[in-house]
Amino acid sequence: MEKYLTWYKEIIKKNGIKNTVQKEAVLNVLIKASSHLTVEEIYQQIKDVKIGLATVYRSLKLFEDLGIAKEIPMGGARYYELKLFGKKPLHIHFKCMNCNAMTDIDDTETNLDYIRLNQKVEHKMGLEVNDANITLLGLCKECREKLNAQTK
Amino acid sequence: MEKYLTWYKEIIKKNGIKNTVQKEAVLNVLIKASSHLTVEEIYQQIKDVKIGLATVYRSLKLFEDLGIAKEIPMGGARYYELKLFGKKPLHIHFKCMNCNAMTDIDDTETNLDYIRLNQKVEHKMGLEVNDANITLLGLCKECREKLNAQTK
DNA sequence: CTACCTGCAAAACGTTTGCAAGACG
DNA sequence: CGTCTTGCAAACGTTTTGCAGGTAG
Repeated sequence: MEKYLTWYKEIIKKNGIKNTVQKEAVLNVLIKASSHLTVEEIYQQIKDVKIGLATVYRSLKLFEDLGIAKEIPMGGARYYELKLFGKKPLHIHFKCMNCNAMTDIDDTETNLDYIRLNQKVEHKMGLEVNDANITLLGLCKECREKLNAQTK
Repeated sequence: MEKYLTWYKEIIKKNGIKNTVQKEAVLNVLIKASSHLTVEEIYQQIKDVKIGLATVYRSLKLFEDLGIAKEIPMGGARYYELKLFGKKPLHIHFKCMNCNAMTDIDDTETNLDYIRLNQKVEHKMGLEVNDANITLLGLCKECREKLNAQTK
């Protein structure tokens, strides 16, 4: 947590960008959440810090450029989450078509399977893969059982 | 091609929807392109057919509901492409971060690898996977070579 | 002290909607 | 004929931008 902040400060200094309360507030929300959030959700959590919506947008775009954050577009909405920062090199999103909930599939082995597969593609196609957006669509466990119980 | 049209007409009849020149025009663009297009790109190709932008949107949404087309969100923009219609049960998109080109990775074996992996997740997590959006980000072959040549 | 950053409000953008007119079956 | 569909323009929500003032380094 502290480590993230320190690392972030080095990055922006190296790029001649100034640190501000606002940028740090946005970053902190992302760190604490450690999962995908919409711009609005981020804004709601820090609007007491005297920050304008525009600044939230600007900060997120900056973080994206610096490789700190990542955008995940999903059916009209745009989610943001921390990228790299060591922990999660890749993970998979799952969206339930029935209840519209969006969750992470947080299974190390599965994630590694996907990373391995991405590398296979990289070599086979002669390109360089730096990142991957993987979203599975279907029915979550709960909805699946509920729908099956109704025998339709 | 003709087969698609016939199939489509059966589907919409079954749902009590009326066929029109406009809907068919949108569908034809998708069939001919057989790859991802933005709403604007679709509109440009058929605006001579006397069609309004709103109708393109409405048709695409309808096609999505009927399971004919599929939306692929990518960094702010929304792409559409034909779904199912037999041929491609899943395929992977690749976006080059340098030239911004978006291409399909059209390799049967690779696609099958991903489908197998998706099924593995399905069983492991107890959910039902009906569809998947997979987009890889990185450098395409051309840009990779170009950038390497510059030795930076 | 200078360059960068911010908030605000206005503008731009993509998408959706209400409505009256039109077309399909 | 009735219902579904269309084009248009207005409405809408989200994202971006210009600008004058503020702040970090």
